[in-house]
Amino acid sequence: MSDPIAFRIMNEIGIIDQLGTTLFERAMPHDLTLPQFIVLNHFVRLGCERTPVELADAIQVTKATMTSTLQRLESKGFVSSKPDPDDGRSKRIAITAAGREARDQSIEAIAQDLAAIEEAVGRGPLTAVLPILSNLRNFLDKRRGEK
Amino acid sequence: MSDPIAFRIMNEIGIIDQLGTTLFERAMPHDLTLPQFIVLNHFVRLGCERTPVELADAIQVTKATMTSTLQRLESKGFVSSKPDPDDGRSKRIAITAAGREARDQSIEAIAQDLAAIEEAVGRGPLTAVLPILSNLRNFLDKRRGEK
DNA sequence: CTTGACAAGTACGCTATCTAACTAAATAGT
DNA sequence: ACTATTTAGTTAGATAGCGTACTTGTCAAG
Repeated sequence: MSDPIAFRIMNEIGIIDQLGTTLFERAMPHDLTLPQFIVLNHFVRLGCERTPVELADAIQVTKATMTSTLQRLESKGFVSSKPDPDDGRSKRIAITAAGREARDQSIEAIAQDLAAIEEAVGRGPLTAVLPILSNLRNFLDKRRGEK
Repeated sequence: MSDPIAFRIMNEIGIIDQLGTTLFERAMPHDLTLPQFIVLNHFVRLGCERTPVELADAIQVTKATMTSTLQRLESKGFVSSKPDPDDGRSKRIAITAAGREARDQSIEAIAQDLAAIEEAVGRGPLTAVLPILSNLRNFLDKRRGEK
């Protein structure tokens, strides 16, 4: 009668993703969307330049999707792009000072929401859940390539 | 240095949702998308007629989103729609026989994927995670209305 | 070399999602 | 009763995501 456990998990995850994305985007400055913020955040954490394909792999979207997100970020002046000197097909993307600032402002804007989540759900449960979710993500990622 | 625990959780959840959706949709018949399937599944589990707003609330999307999903389902012949006799603004949506069949086929199509997830992550961990995720979803849902 | 396979990036078409604005109907308040 | 508010549903405009197909450049094999 009741759905399989994996189905219920995926169901909850889908809803959480949707609600969380909406919540965060409402708080973010510069009309930054979550994917745009994630790209900026990735740059700050990893530093240095990246190619679109590298970014796409890191963030688990297709390169076509990354093209579109980078175009929007560039039009906002938050990333810069130049041709790769060693490979005529490729590009090198870097975050700009404005991008760094927008990222910092975003971090601050969602900090309260994140703290509220921690408060509501509890640090312990969240910490317990994380490795299991990582596990699930790894499995799905492998499965994506295989099939 | 490292991101807050809640941020990492939301990050994993976003990726899992994306990968899972893609995985399921590749397996589903009739070009059914995941949201379309979820609506059909809801009908089978809950039976009887529903209004678009009821469906939107149950599935946690806006009524505008539900309008579009229902239009696609109706064009595929998987749901039917008639005006509410008691309320001139409203509609009553019902699943059709073809819709029921498409839902059953979809269940079967994703069963292997679901089983593989259970196998890979383990029933125990999944069962442990579910209530915590429900908790998180409830919190986000409340927060959505408030702010 | 030249050719053929592969990789990087872009463009297009589709669905989903949101918000905001709108129409039409029901309901509450005076 | 009449008006004001709320509710149901749709539409429009924006972004994100996928897959497919295409262009261009790289690289290996003959």
